[in-house]
Amino acid sequence: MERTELERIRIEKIERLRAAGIEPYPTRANPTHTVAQAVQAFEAAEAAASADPVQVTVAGRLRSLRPMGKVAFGHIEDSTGKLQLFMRINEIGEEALKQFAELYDLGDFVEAAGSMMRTRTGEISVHVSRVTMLAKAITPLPAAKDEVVDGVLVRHAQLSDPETRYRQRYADLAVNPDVREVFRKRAAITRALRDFFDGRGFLEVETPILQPIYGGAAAQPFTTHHNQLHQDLYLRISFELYLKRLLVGMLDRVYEIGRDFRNEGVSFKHNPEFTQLEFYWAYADYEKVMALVEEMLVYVCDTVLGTRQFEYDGTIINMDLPFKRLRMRDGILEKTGIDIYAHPTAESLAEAMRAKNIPVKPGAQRGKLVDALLSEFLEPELIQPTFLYDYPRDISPLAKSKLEDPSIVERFEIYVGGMELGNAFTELNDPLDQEQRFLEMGRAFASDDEERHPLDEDYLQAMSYGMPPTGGFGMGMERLCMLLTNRPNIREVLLFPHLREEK
RNA sequence: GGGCGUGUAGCUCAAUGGCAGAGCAGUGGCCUUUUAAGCCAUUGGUUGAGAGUUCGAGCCUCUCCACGCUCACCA
Repeated sequence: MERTELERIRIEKIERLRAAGIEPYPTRANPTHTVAQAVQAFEAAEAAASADPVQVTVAGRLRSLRPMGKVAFGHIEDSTGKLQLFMRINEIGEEALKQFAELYDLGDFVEAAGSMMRTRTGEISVHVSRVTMLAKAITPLPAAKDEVVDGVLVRHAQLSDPETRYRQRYADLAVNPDVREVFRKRAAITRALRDFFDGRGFLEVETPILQPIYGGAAAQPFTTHHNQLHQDLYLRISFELYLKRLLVGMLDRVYEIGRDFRNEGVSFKHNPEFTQLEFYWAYADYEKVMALVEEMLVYVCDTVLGTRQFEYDGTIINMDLPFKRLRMRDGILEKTGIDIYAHPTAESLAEAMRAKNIPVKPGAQRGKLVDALLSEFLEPELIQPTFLYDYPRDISPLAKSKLEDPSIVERFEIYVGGMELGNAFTELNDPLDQEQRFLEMGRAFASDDEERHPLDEDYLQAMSYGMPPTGGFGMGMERLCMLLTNRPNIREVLLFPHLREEK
């Protein structure tokens, strides 16, 4: 491995430490307090006016280092916060102070033992009696320095190059506490969702990621191969078809939180692998699902944020109930003046669009045209939480038709912040209708091998045993995390977002 | 895949086509309550890679690479 000059200097320091009989990578650490606990213990003792010194041993990274001759200051940081170290030659001795000044660097993991105190300026600190190297850092962390100006923390020279931040997320996390906070929040969101569903009688399940036939969404899969079985397999693009099999098997309420893989373009809201939440609820329909989704999102906001209002991309999102409900037809009519119900064929709709100077892709199906109107004119406007409902049948092959109009299905999508957050239907449970839909899809895409989906006969087999009337829902977890952490880019809520290979 | 933009020291950034710089970090000193500590001195560059134009290229042209934004794609 090639080393920079800065790294070579630190490797020399490792040798100097060893020469002085100090192991730079000792096997054990013995902290008695986290930084937060140490501060808390000291504040409690202060409040009680206790004369007994609070003895602590804290461990963490050195984040600042200010040797000043016969005294030295520094800050140590662990996952709970930062704490100042104060050492004097009187307590730790000439040799140790010299070693600290010469051989310790920013980024090193160290352990410091001493008693808690306040400095003259009032900062809570450890008056260090012993400092120990826990792990010497060779590569300097991107230097960020904090300054408090009028009580506001200003960070200088913060690591901000997006490529470095994503490729070396460990460095990003190490120097940017707000990035750590994003992923803590992400974990809290996942936990809140589990609590929500567990508390309502839903069973958490895990279904295959390696699938012999992919389905449940319109996306290209990643393919792989099982050598022993001589079998091609796909990484799942959705778990829908497996979860609904479970309803046939009398598991009435199931949910899964897991990874999906889609071999599609990468964008600010798409990553080749992403986490999805899906739930299926027997004896429910899309209206009940709508109510549950509202409850679910509000629960997550209350639990994770403690508020139903938050800022996203410069606007305040208000998650107070009830969310707006907008029939897709009405939304498109309002934004474009086109009534999709008045245009039952692709030709007629395309004509109406051309009349409004809206570009039409030649040969597009009616459903695709509706989808184009939706994403172009409606989606960006749906900032406040909105249920958009009743979709065309031909873009919804797994959703149940409305009894009064078979060309419309009971389906909704929820939009927040101009983004599709989730998708739901009253699930199609008529095995004959389902087979018909699959055959139609097959025909529609027969000319286009890329988009053609294989027919899942086993799924039809499951349906034909009987599936209860069911409502189902799927949501991109990253999208929700983006909203609740105010990060309008999916890479900011993925620990290791996909990047092109470095050359 | 298309369009636009960016790439300079470990980090954040400067530099009319004319000696490649600053702050922080680093190194050597001074300093017993500092906190972007301070003061003195100082190291560090294949300017993403390659080619071209030019007396001379970080800067202009071309190719390539990576990243960002955007469009396309995305039941």
